[in-house]
Order: sequence, then C-alpha cells, then structure tokens
Amino acid sequence: MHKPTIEDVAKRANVSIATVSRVINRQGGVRQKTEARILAAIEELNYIPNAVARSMVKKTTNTIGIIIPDVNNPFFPTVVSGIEQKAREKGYFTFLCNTNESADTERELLTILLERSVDGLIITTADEAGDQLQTVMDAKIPVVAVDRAIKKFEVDTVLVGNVDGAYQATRHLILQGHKRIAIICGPQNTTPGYERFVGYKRALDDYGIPVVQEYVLEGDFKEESGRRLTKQLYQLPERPTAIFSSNNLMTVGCMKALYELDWKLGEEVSFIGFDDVDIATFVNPPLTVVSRPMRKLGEVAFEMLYERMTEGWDGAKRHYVLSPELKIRQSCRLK
Amino acid sequence: MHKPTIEDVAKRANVSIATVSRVINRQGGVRQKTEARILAAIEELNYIPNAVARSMVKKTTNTIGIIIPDVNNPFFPTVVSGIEQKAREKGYFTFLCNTNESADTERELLTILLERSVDGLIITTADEAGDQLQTVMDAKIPVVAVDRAIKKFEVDTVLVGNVDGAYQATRHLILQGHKRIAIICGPQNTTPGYERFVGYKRALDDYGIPVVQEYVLEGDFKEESGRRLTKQLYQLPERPTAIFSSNNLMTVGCMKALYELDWKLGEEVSFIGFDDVDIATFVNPPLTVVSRPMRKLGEVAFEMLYERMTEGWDGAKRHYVLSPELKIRQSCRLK
DNA sequence: CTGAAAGCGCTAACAT
DNA sequence: ATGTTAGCGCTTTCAG
Repeated sequence: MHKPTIEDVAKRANVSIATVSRVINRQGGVRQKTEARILAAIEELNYIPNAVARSMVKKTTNTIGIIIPDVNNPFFPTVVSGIEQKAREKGYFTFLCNTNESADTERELLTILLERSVDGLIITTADEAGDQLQTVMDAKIPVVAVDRAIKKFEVDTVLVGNVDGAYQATRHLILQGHKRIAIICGPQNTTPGYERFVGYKRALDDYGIPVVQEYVLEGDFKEESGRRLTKQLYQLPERPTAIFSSNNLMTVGCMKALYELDWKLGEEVSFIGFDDVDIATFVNPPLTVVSRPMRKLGEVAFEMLYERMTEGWDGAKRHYVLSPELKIRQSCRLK
Repeated sequence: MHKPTIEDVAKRANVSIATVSRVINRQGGVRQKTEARILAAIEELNYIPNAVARSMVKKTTNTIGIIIPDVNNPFFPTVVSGIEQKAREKGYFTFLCNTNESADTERELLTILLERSVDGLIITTADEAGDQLQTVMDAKIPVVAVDRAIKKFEVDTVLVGNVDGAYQATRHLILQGHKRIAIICGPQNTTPGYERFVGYKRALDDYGIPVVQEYVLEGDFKEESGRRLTKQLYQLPERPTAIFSSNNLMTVGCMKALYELDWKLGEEVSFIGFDDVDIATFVNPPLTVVSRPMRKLGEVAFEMLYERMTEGWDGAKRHYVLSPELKIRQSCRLK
C-alpha cells in the first residue's frame, strides 16, 4: 500500500521501467499500443512521478530560491508575483524566503537553499557588500540581484532608475515654486537609499537651490521612521513647504504624522513619495508619487535567470535598469 | 571541480561515508578525534549536504505546501507569515502557491506538490467541495484547511467565527439605531461568504428587523464588486443607512465608491467591514471593523499539521475556531 | 567505534 | 521499439 513507483507501473503494463520513463517524459519512440497500456497503468495506480528521485539523477530541481528582505513591504510581494508567474510558465517552482533585513538570516537561508539544490537564485540582499554570497558563487549557481546591487560579485542585476525617479520628483516640486524641500532618506548604505538622495540633490543643484542640512533626514525605510522624522520636520523653526519621502512605508508613516500634527497636506505642505502605495488614493488629497514597474521588475529578473540556467550562458553580467514614472495626483500644490 | 559530496569528505578525512553521515546527523558514537577530522574536511571542502539525496532515502522532504486563493488579498500573506515562522522554527520549508481562486489551477498545483513529495499541506481551497483533494488523501499526506472547510474529506480545520463576527458587526449597527442595514456578501457557495450572511441575518432576526432583499447583495470578495454594489445601493429609492461589507477587498471598493458618489461616510451612511484593512485608519472617519487574528490562524494551522506529520497521529480530525474581535473606530454613527 | 553494502525512484547510456 | 544496468548522494542495517 505504498506510493506507487515507476516499477509498479512497469509491472502492471508488462514493460520495463525504461519504457515507462520514456512515456512519462514524452521522449517518443514508443509504440502506440505500448504507450496506451502504460498510460492506463499510470491512471489505474494513480501514479505520480517522484520529482525528488528525478532531481537526484538529473542534478537539477526546477526550483529557484527567492530572497527578499521584508514581506511586509508590499513592494516585494508584487515583485515576487512577477517572478512566479514567469517561473510557473517555464515549469519552475519557487522557495520564497524573507530575511527581515538580517544578514545573518540571509546567510542561513542561503545555506538551506544550497542544500536543497536550487537551480538559481533571485535576491534582494540585506547586505549589499555581498560576502555572504561566496558559497553561492562557489556552487556556480546563477544569481540575479533585484533592486539592490551586490558589490563583491558580478551578477546580473535589475534595478529601477532611483536617481532618475528622485530627480523627477524633486524637480516637480521645484517647478511648482518650492524652495524649502525636505527629504526623508533611506539608509545611506543601501543603493536605493543613497541613489534617491543623489537624485534629490542633483535636482536642487541644477536649479540652484542650496541643500539645507535640517531638511535632509535619514530614516530606515520603515513606517515608524517616516512618522518620527515628519514630526521632526514640523518642529523646525522654518518648516519645509514640501517633503519627498524615499519609500512607500515611510510615506505611510508621514501620512500618519501629518494627520496627528494636523499639518495640512497639499495646503501647508506639499508631498511626493517614492513608490506608489495603496493608501495613495485614500488620503486627501491623493498622493503624487514616483511609481515603479514592480511586476515587470520580477519578470525581467526571472527571464535573466532563466537564460543563465538553461543556456548555461556565461557571458558578461548585465545590468537592466527600468524607468520610474511620475504619477501626478494632488498632493503637490503651487507655492 | 564538482560540488563536493559526502564521499569527498570521507576520503579527505580517511573514514567511510557512514561515519561522515553520523557526524553530519549528530548521531554520536564517533570518537572525538575522528569527528574533528571530519569537521575539518567539511570545512575545507565547503561541503554542504545534499537535501535531495537525503530526501530520497528518508522519504521525507521537510517541506510543506501552502495553497492560497489570492495573493493580492493581504489577509493571506499575513496568515502565511504565521505559518512560515512556526515552520522555520521546526526546520520546515514551504512551497507557497496561489490559485487565483481557480479550481483547475489548484488541481495542477496539488499534483506538482505531490510530485515534490511535500510532507504536509495547508490549504485555503478554491473549491470547498474538495474532490480535487482525492489524490492528496490517497497519498496519505496530512492536510490542514484554513479559513475554508473541505466538504468531502475530514481534515483538520482552523477557522474564525464568521457567524459570530458578522453577528457582532450587525448588532453594533442595530444598537446604534440603524434599521436599513445593507450587506455586501461574499459568494454564497463559500463558507466565509455564507456564514457571514448568516450572522447578519441572525442579528436582524434577533432584533426583529426584517431582511430586505434589496439590501442583500452578493459580491465576489474582490475590490471591484464592492465598488459596484455600493453604487447599486446608492441608486435605491430608499438608501440603507448602514453597510456591512463581508471582506477587506470589497471594503476597499466600497470606500472608493463612497468617495466617487460623495456619499458621506459616517454621516450619511455608517459602515463596518469584516477584516481590518490598511486603509482603515486613513479614510475619514476611520473604519470600524471586525478583525481576525490572522497570524495566529497560520500558527495554529502549522502546529496542527506538525503534530500529524511527526506523531503520525491519526486521531479524529479537529476543528479549531478562533474568535474575531470588533474594533470600534468611527465609521458607525448613531442613527 | 567504524566500515561495507544495500537500496531510495528515477534517467540515460548501451544493448538487443 | 524495448530492455538492462549503472549510477545520482545519502541513510541505515549489519558486521566486524
């Protein structure tokens, strides 16, 4: 009464296991009648091929690992669903792992994925330095970095134009007459955090507006920091007339703070955020944001990985940069 | 230059592979000195045990499958993170699969999970009848149903009190003096959809309020239906003074409709939703909701599954019902 | 305390 | 067109 194996099927159909294997894998070269008999046996026994055994001999699992730093940030699930859709189409399955921004957790997960012999890895690392990827590189497993680059190793990378997006956002504010523009930055040791600041600075520079230290605050990309820093901005003797928030979660925190402070969005303070958020159209007035093609990011990532996995392509690593888009709603008003 | 195997380690440490296996699995009975030598070899070779090979002989993969119907509904990712945390603690890994409410997709996914020999399955099925689970039952894999029961088979089940929650919500509205209370139902062929309607009806009955057909609308648990049905309600010659929405996504749709219709929340129409939503505190006034212990749901589900997997416990199937909680904010006003 | 050897279920030569 | 057989990397008796 055990799970039926290929041997059970073979016996029942009066053929060898090799022949059964041939029909399971649609390799052809099996007589119609024989095939029919085998198919019938499979049906009768409810036989389901054992993928573990197959992986054992083929040395490939048709499984990829996905590592993201924060499941609670809706950005990542969206990217992941882009990856998964493409993966499923190609017959790949995914292990989705969350590091909570911890480099140690990332290290552990990497080991587990290696043990499980994933065929490839898509990662938004918690530590851009990248030493933790040494084992993966040793194992010669294809890797694609998403949203955050890896310093130590050359790997395929897919990013959005952070500098570009932040520049557009800041310029939008400037063109409306704002001069006292604050930025709530992400961690400056991460690519997105740093680059978005660069875009902000570049726009100010281009329009001859000095960067004021009090208006440049560093958060951690989490909601609470957005809230705290907005309050800090409010305390300033000379309040900014506009705020640029570097990511979605901090934007949510900002909104909560504005509400608590009764600091009137759109009237007393203009606002623009990096990344579109669910709440964007529920606050009043709706938020102008820099939006990223999140699903697309995931789709591109899988496609790059797929090429490496199948073609064993060992060419130069590629950097793919997608363009962000300014979605103008009503949270920015003429100054 | 291939991936090092247990044999490479054995050679290097001058022992047999059996001994290496013993130390990898911490089975003891190996002399200190030998063990040290083996550990050193492992270290030097960067040896990582191959989980596929292990699964092959142990006939267990330490992997469970999770099937959910809709990744875009934030309810499920939250449940999933509850499952995953517990799973990780016990050394289990998860395959997360999304059916998009399609019974066919669910069938396919089930087959894949079976091929991959998952040790257990946690599922919120797209088809409560449950015929598609036949193969899983045949394979004698432990199953836990979450949020939706399975009719055809006895399996461990963890739910929240849908009737209870809907009853509380409706009563809350009634006690504020509302009599014209509309409900936006979920699909009546699903447990949550049906039970929530039952709770609504029971409350009306208990307080002697007749159920008016025009006020009972059936949506599909997706955002757009919430929006459409709210508009339908607005067209009624005698509009309801309160609306009860049966799930989070439809609540979002409702809010959009209210905004578009300029139907004043809290003033012209009171509102209460099943499930807490991110936007609940961003709309004005903030939404009163029935909230469910989502993470807990996942945690309980894994724990039940774990018992079955490890103890091979074959006792009676259990039904675990968690209690919902009314979170009173400000979207319901005295009539 | 350690080793030899028999599989786990399947694929992929190589024969026939 | 089909069968035989040698592994894949590991765990687990069973012997020493």
